[in-house]
Amino acid sequence: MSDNIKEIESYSCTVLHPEPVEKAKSAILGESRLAALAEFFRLFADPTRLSILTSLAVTELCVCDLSETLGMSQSAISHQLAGLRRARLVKARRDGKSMYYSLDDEHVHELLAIALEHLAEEGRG
Amino acid sequence: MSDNIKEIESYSCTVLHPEPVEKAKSAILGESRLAALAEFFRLFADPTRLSILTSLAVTELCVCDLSETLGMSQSAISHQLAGLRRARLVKARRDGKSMYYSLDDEHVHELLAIALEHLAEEGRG
DNA sequence: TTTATATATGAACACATGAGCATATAAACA
DNA sequence: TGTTTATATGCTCATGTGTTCATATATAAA
Repeated sequence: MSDNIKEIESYSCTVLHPEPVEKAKSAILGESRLAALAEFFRLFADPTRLSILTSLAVTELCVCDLSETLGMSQSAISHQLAGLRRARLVKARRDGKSMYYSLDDEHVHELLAIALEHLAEEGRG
Repeated sequence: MSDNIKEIESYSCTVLHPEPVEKAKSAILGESRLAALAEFFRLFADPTRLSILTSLAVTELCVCDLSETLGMSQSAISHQLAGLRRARLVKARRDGKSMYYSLDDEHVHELLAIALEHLAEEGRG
């Protein structure tokens, strides 16, 4: 049979819509931008990091403040801060032995607000 | 020594800032809201799901359209769509044998726009 | 009813990720 | 100098997550 050639190729069905598919393909981001975007959102996808962000949204805090605020180990906080700093979501300044962290992005407030709005709506349906 | 009591408690340093900590504590979300928020952002933290969302942002598509658009298996797409649907980020309508998916949330555009803006700024420093 | 097509879903596996432990670095102080 | 304090980081382990494979469901057509 000639269809063994089709079987080698990836999945396809008979109701493909060529025009929408072309439109959609052009809307897909490049691999590196896509990865960066996913990585960015991943930082918001964890209760610990979210708590750090909402805390820093109201005031500057040192690592031990955050540790106390979240009730978590200094190590856990530091690890998460490192990730947030790499993504430039937070910035740090040293004062003596302490490192003081604060938000480095105005977008954080907006993102959290939009997400909470969605969750509020989701509750209703 | 009397400090064995302190050792049982969680980590603490001597430079705690009580007022900021109190302020920050009151800014922390409740456990269930926090988990819901993290779960919401997690859906954006994956290249496959992001591609699905950016695709559906421009046009309605059936599962096999998405499979073709992303170059991924129908099963992988269906699994991800199930998650997106649970969070009410996308909605589905059936037409014959096909299921047509589209965005179910205006916020998606905003979220993506803000994130891309951040990444653009991040590039500069 | 039987067959084909489109999508959904359970199980399994490989990989990523967060937290804790131990330890390293950095700064203030004796 | 050596000591103490505050933070950073490598390593490891338990858990979570995405994909594939196999199969189930749903609709349409023969």
